[in-house]
Amino acid sequence: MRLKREFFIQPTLKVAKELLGKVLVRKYQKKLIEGIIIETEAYIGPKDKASHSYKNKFTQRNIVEYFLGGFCYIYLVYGMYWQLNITTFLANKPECVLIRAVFPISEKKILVNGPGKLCQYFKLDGSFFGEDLTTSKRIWIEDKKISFKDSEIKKTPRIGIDYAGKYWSKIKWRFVIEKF
DNA sequence: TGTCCGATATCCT
DNA sequence: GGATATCGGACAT
Repeated sequence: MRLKREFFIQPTLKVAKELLGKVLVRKYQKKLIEGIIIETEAYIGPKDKASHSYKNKFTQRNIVEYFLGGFCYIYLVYGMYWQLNITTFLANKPECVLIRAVFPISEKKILVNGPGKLCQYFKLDGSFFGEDLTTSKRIWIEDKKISFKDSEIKKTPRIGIDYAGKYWSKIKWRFVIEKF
């Protein structure tokens, strides 16, 4: 059920698309918080100007991007919001997928439609930096065989990266399922 | 040590 | 559509 390393070490665009419909699971105070992933974005350094690893930039913050696929890259933006990313592909390929939204399984009334809200909903913070999704006891991703058609995946430009210039801010590396 | 600014959310018009 | 709160990290000094 839990996704294994093989899933995450595939090319990043493939992982970003295939994460849609998978279930993010968080164990918090002996309870499970679960949500169907419905929105992702791919960040493919070093060529991608919108990526933190553009031109192989390597800092304390983004070091985990250089890991193998399947680890959490989590960081704070705007001084108040955490963002959950999953590393992908091979070691020394600084690529990742930003998890932007889920459809909550447990509490369907709540809208989890943004990376900041998502981290609040799943109780995620900096302590998850570098967490291994294939072995962690408090966060992982499951394949519950939720199916949808390829044509139901909408592709759009990524959000909030106008600084990356005309080409990279417009490339359609954001993937959304709208059926949920 | 200081300055700049963001992979957002929310409220406003 | 636009403004802005808010603060740690990146990088220059």
